[in-house]
Amino acid sequence: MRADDPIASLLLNLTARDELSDDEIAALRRALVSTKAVSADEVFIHEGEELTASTLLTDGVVCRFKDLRDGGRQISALHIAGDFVDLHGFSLKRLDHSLMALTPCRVVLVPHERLVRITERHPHLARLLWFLTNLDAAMHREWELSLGRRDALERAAHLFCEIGTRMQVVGLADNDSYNFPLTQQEVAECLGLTTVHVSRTLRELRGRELMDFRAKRVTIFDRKGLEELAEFNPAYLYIERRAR
Amino acid sequence: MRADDPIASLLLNLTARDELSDDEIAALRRALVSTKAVSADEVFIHEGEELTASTLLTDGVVCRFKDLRDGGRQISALHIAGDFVDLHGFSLKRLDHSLMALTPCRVVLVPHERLVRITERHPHLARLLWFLTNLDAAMHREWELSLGRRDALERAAHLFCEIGTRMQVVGLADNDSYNFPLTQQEVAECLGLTTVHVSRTLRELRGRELMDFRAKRVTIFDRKGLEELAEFNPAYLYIERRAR
DNA sequence: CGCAATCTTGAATCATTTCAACATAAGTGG
DNA sequence: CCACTTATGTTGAAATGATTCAAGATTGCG
Repeated sequence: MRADDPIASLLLNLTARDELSDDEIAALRRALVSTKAVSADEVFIHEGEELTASTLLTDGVVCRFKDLRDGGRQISALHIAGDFVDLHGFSLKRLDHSLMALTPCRVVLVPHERLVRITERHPHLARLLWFLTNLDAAMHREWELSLGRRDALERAAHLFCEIGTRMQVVGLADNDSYNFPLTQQEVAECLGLTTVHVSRTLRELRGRELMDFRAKRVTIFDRKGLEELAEFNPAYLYIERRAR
Repeated sequence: MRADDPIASLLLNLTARDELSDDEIAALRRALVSTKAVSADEVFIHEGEELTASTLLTDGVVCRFKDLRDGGRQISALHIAGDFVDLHGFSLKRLDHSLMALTPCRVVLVPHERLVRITERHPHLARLLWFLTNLDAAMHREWELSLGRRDALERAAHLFCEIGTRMQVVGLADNDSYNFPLTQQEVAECLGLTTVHVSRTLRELRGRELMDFRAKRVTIFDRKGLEELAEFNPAYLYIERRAR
């Protein structure tokens, strides 16, 4: 669990991409209204539901997902502390997917009217929030590449590289391990695979001495090799401080 | 080829989602600087390249794509007239993918400094542009669902439903047919399949009397059946006029 | 008209799924 | 704290959807 400042992780995310003035940080702080706990496995926003606030995740893991009538489910994004899970809901007004907590979570709400205020009074801060939604889209594109063109092993390796890198940005991972409290079922729903095949794929990653994922924790033995296998290039995560 | 107003299609896209004031339309118009022709198969923006303007497509078809070292290529989005193909480049400053014209195209450039102006002086218009990038992300998510969980037939059917609907919004399709000038190779790169399998899949769609795609044109025989097969629900395209 | 690009088809192969059984871990109540 | 129960993970064997390879047909372009 992270220090009491609810925007600490968000600030790590933002300052890894651009500079923020004290005034902007204050405006961001003023935009928050309430803190809420969400329990594991709770679907706290349903596809299509009308939204009036956006949700900043401060602790835990959340996923965006869509269901198919045959019971198939695709997770389209994973979120960790410091991510806005539905900032796009600000202009979309309802979502095309649901949001579920994969672990017990803490979130902070930001009413849309306060975001309107930010777009009116803090254009640069507004652009940074816009950037965050563009970053989400960049991750979606990389997942499209994985789902469309990488095989199971590469796909899994890529996911663990991405999450590791994102965790490092917000101080939740060291160079070779991090907590990743998902079941293999949930990993399968991210990767477009079956649980059974995820199990075999993880065994293969272990067998090749690249990494291990067990007991909700990822341990990377050979980061270079893992990234090489996945063709992982963190450029799509835009971890560069520059004017935006 | 569309009427001479370079933002005609864009306005159709926007007014299908919200109201625009005359003042905002004028501001949009003032943001445009130059018109450019792009020839078919030209990669006109390369992954990683520094950007100083965004590109509005006024005629033709463009794709976003990423290559893998083994020669595999994934198209992560298709764009038609009225789409900003790299509006996200405004805050990202460089792209995580390349852009290629799939047909001869016409585009209009909007320098980033003029977009900054819009964020400073026209917050509502800025939110609408932000909306457009969120809409892109929504389409990416739907493609993730297709790539991860739909089989070849469903995936193809879904793509043709989506493009048909988007074409209708900008007046480029009637209810049961539209021009779709892609090769099967390019369709395969959208769907995460091989060319060979796309050929077989199209044969199956034809055999089931759902649709036909040949000679760069899509003809839909049974829209209901096609949408049913694809589990197509246009909600993710947000075709609803409301304050954003 | 002729050549190159695109599309089609069949047969063999391969990656992933399905099904089914079992093993292990985790959570709950006595 | 153990016993029970359910959730999660593992393995093998058979089935399947998609790929690969190779050849031929069709279309479109210069």
